[in-house]
Amino acid sequence: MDKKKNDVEIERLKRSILDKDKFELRAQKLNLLADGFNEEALPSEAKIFKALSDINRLKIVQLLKEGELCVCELTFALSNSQSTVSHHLSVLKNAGLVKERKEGKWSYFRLSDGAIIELLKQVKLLVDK
Amino acid sequence: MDKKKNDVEIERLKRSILDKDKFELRAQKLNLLADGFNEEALPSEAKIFKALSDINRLKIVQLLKEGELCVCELTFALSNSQSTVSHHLSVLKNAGLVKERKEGKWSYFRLSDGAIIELLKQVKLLVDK
DNA sequence: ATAACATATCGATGCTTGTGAATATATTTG
DNA sequence: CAAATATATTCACAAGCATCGATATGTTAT
Repeated sequence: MDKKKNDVEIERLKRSILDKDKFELRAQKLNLLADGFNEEALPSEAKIFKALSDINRLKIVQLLKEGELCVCELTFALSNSQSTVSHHLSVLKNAGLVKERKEGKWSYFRLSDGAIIELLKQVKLLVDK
Repeated sequence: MDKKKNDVEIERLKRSILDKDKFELRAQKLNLLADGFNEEALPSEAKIFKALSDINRLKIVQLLKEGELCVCELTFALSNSQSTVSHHLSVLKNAGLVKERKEGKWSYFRLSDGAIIELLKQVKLLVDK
């Protein structure tokens, strides 16, 4: 959205808050909050969430909790084609969630960090409520 | 993927593991792991992650950490049109992450659960490594 | 070297999503 | 009631994504 559009929103907020001083205070607070956005970290965070936003990838992560597996084993355990599994693994890898170890003609994948398991636990908490 | 395709993958795994007994053991273990999938919870979990996979929605959640805000305030703080903000809010609401309170012509949104903040902290940990 | 094999990549396809303008709905104000 | 306002919904569109078959790449076995 361009600068002009933002002015429109300022006017919108201004009108919605009748008391002039109250508007200034509110706008100031909102601007302060918006300044707090970590523009550097947000894309990485969104990327991690996006990587976990697919059921098949959640299954892969769950499988890898028990230890590393090669692509053919993951393909066996999931209901997807080999190319699809390979694609999902590259998404997870690109988000930094899994690591790869090549051995001969096999590629073994594992979780890159135990904190991922904590993340899944937290989400389970939310779902169970 | 249909049943036929799965048989292909069984053969694939069979071939890749030369020792017959070892294959049986491995396949058994993988099937056990796959049986552990919580098919009921997975869609909800994926939905939550998907709701958090957009930068603007992450910003909304961060804004709401400080308390409830109406749509016009969120529109003021973000760089999106009112309809886009409204859309993002409905995605968050649909995933169960925010709750709505209507008061006159205003709609106030707040986080539905403190665990969401924990979730964001966990992700920040992953990003910072 | 040739065949078999594991995995990655490409290409195509149908589905989903983010976006904003325009419009609809509901509420308040004059 | 009419005008103004806050929010939701509809519509259209471009971009992104999940999927699979086919193919390419690299490795092992014969």
